[in-house]
Amino acid sequence: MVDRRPLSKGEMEIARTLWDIGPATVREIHESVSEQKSIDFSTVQTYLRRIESKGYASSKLKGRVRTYSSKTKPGTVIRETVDDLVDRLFGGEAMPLVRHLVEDRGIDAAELAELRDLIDRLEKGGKKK
Amino acid sequence: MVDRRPLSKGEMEIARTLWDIGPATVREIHESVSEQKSIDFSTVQTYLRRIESKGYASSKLKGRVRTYSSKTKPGTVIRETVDDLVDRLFGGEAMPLVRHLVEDRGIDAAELAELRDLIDRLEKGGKKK
DNA sequence: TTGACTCACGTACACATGTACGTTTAAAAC
DNA sequence: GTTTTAAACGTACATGTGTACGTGAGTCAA
Repeated sequence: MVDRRPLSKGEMEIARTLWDIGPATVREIHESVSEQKSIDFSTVQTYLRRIESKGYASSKLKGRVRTYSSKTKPGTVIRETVDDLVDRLFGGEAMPLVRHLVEDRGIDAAELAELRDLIDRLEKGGKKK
Repeated sequence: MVDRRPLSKGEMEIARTLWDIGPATVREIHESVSEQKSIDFSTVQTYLRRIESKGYASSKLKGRVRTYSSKTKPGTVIRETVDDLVDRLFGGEAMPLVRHLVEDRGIDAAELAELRDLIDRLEKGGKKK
């Protein structure tokens, strides 16, 4: 456990993009994020620097361009983040959050079916931790 | 839509306690939170002040003691927070988060059953938004 | 070879956050 | 009545965060 300092919300967004599009240059990340929201190139650059300094990514200069690669698996970071949220917002209980997501957020028919399968599997398999 | 500034993680934790135990004095909140983690009385006091200044709670001096009451429903704040998380960490898709929670966090048998019922109801009812 | 571009990199800066101390004041205990 | 106790309230302060500018150095077009 390296016990990195956690990513902030903004950093998280950039990190997610890095996971999504794989090793990428600042420009590529910036372009990808820009599809969603307006953000300055330099801001993305700063975020990436911080993400690296926190140990979540590494980078290498290829010629004149710096390319960033993620060093952590999304799953790990997601788990830490969600755990934290569940602790703080729900006192450690995951179910209220699940209930909220399933009820109020867009979970479509196909996904509901998938979820049902998942439940079946879990009930059959018992704990598989 | 009042468009309050969002609560920070630390503030959230105190706000949740306020929701849990209802209108309460600083001391009561502090005691409740202290069961979970070590935190200074003054720190809780500061958080409550900030929570109020952000418009999530109100307070009144009764004698020499200030009592805080929540002004917002947990559901609202939770929705905003979770929406934000889903956006930033999952690009807006709720399902990956649900999957993660159901698979990796402790959802016990009774809760799985409840979840199945919930799915049934949603599938039957169609969108009830 | 001279601009025009485009990066990386250092730096900045206001505001947010986590954490708490000191001072004042009022109530409770003695 | 005087001491002790416990609040509120103002204040503080190091770090974190969001956001970006300026500078200097390669790169490409003219």
